Amino acid sequence: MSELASKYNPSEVEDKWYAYWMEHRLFHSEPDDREPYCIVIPPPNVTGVLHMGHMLNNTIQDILIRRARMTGKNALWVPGTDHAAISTEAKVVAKLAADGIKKTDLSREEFLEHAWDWTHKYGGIILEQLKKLGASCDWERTAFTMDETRSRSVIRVFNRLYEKGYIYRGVRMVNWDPKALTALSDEEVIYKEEKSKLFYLRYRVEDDPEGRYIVVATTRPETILGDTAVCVNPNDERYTWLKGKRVIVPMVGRSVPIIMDEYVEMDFGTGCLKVTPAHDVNDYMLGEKYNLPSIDIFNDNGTISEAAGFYTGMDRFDVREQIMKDLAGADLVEKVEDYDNKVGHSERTNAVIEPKLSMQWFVKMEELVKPAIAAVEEGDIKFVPQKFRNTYRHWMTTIRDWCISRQLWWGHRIPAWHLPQGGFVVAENEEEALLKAIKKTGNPELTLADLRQDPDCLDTWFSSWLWPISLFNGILEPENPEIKYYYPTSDLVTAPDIIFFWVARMIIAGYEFMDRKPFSNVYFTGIVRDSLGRKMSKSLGNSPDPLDLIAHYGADGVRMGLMLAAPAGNDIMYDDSLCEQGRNFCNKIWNAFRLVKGWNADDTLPQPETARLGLEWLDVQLRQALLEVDDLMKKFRISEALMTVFKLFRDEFSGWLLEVVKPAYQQPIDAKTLHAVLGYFDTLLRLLHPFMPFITEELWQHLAGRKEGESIMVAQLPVAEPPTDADRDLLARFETLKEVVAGVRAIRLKKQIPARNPLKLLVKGTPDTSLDSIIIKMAGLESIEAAEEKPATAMSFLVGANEYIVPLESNINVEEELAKLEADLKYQLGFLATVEKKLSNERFVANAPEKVVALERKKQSDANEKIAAIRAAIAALKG
RNA sequence: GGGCGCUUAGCUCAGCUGGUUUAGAGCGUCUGCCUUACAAGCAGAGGGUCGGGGGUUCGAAUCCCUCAGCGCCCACCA
Repeated sequence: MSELASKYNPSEVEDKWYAYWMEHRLFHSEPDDREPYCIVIPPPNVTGVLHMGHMLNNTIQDILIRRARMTGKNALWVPGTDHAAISTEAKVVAKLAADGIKKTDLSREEFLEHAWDWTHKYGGIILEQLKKLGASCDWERTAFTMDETRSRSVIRVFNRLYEKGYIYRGVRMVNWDPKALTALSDEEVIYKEEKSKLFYLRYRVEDDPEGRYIVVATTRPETILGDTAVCVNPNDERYTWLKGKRVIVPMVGRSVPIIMDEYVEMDFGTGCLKVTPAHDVNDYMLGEKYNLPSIDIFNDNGTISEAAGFYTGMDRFDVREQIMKDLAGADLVEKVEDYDNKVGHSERTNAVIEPKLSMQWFVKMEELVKPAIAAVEEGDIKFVPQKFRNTYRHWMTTIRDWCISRQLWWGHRIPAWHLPQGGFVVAENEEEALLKAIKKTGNPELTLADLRQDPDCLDTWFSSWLWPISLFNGILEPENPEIKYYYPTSDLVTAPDIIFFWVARMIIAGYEFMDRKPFSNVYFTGIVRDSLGRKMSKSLGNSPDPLDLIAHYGADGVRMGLMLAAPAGNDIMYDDSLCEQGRNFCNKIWNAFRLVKGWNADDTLPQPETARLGLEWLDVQLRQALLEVDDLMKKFRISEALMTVFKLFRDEFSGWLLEVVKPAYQQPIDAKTLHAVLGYFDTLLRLLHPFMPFITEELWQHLAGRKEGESIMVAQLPVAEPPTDADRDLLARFETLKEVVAGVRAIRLKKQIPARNPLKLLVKGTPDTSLDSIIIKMAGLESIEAAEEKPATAMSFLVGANEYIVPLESNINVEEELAKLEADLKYQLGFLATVEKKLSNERFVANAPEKVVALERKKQSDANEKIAAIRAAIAALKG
């Protein structure tokens, strides 16, 4: 190994080890006697590509999974993709359009053929990309929300819910996406603040001799085409005279009634509200209440319909401009004001949503939600960070019925068959549907040709809400050994923006279909932002390509970079310098390995005292770190856990231990020490492996003769003994040692004394001498001796109440030395004052716990000792 | 309009069931080193009184009130 390059080259090892892991099926899990640990991947869009959010999310999952695998669990991470109904259909439509094919020219079957082609061509790219990151998913189990098992599960569940009376069909006001030409659920609508205008329009009062008119404010003047009333508040004295009258819709010329309802806010606009029951949710409610006609003025694609009577075929936004010109021309506009408005947009297509009345399928949520609310409230399912409990509770308790039908072809087709004479049956397949239809109609002559399957598809989330169950075929075969072993899964790692879409609904499904929670913990990651705090997005162009990053910094470097920046639940401010830090750390590990591997063992050499003490100390450090990492990981504080390991490796192991045991140049090392060092290196690699899988495998394989098939992936982490009092004492003595060494080094730096020039160190006081041999080695000393007096030319520093003195040849700067000591003295006196203030406070001594008071007394005596030492030093210097 | 959260070194954050030497980390900064594992490195140093104000307490970054700023979620004022 002596020919190892001085820099770690990730590209040379990553693919090799990934292939090795795959070849030996190390990611694969099957039920056995061990405790299971299972994560199901949040399925990315089947035709999506990897972005920084996926990188963050999947790195976390991989760390959890790999750690579980190394701590005795049977770990399984199930991958898969989501068919992403709307967005995939949109992509396919766009692709066809580019080829000059219109969706409307194709049959459903033809379209689906194109969609499947597209899926096979681009599907799964994202999973291949995840492999570059090192994701240890059990690829043998890769699933798709529209594969056979998952599809049948969806249909089964639809039937079950229908039979329970939880699924119904009805005409409701829904969110219509005129671009995707489908209804959306409430959650798929994103409201955005927009600068718009508030138009004040004149509605003449019908048959009014005085020619009076009222003014109505609206942001959507085009909808006057669908006005069927004007509403005022009955308590509004300005308008009591309108009671029972009718007004003329401007330009349209239609006479509509004045209705009175307290829904209208008197102080908004003019206090008059135009009512368009077909195109506004509230107006719809008013329409129902007052039995108003409803005029649908829009076609599905957002153009004006025949029913509107004007502007037929024009786009809704063009009409807005045109109608304002026409109204102004007819002197029907009172005024126009600027207005900040919230406008609903489609989550997938970004099209402005049109409220639209239509026939859709819904899931009744009221009952379903109950156990799911309790699960999180009672802590059966834990959210990290906890604050999302509130968000969840609020949504769940104000939930409305779920619109699950989508006017798409790409997805799970609703398993309902309409009967010739009206009505429908719900079944799992055509044959069953026919039987049910015959039974329902009493007509044995019915054939399949008489039935017409509902054309709509189901919301994508109606399949992904089953994910933790359907992945183990728990819907179709609830008693199979896999679902019994892996369900409920352990942890879910996902982004908070899908807490309603996905997380909440999985919990609902878990209790409804399995009668148990789907997972125990949900870790919500943050959003990846750039260093300016902006959300990473394609349009801003501020999102790096993850594969480029991996190529540049190595997968381990990128993983570490991401993790360093990701405290639990906080957004992460991504910056390339983080990956650089990760890469640099890989290099550090690499070089520590080169050093150790370059040592030659000599088993005739006795183990030096320094090495024995150093190893003893490292052992405590390591055990302490193991316990700490364990604790942090349990709390999902991954960033801090990684930092703990990072510091352990870089500072304690590389910076101190390796330097302590390092033999003189080209000298052999004693076998006992080398053996111990290699053992600790092995453990450190294991501890690092979940975070940085590739470099740790590479080095671990080199560390000792490994057999084919062995892997650090499945090596186990040691269970650490908690530190004893003696251990803690050793750590404290070593910390003192570090201070002494740093003190000497500071003097070297100040006096420009090269490290190879040995120095003498004198000590005044009562120092611990048990680690002197290490101090001598690390500070480059020739000896440490007790001293009564300080030589005239010497520099000194204090550690505790002991003064350490380095005699020097040349004169020292007395002024500077004095200034330093005076500053130190001032600090100590200030500190002592705060302590004594407390101790002189009778109420403190009386009320504070004994332990605290004792501690203060200890501080006091320590400070006094120190002050005495500093004063002595000052006196000596002044001589 | 409701609800939640945040404000601690230049940056990103930890500390917050009040007391563990007058606040910690990583990065950045400054100084000195190419010391034969590593300059993608090593050694050393400086830097904040914990957003403002008030209160509770023997004692507050940690609890309460209030003001200010920032962010997120929810909501049918056209």
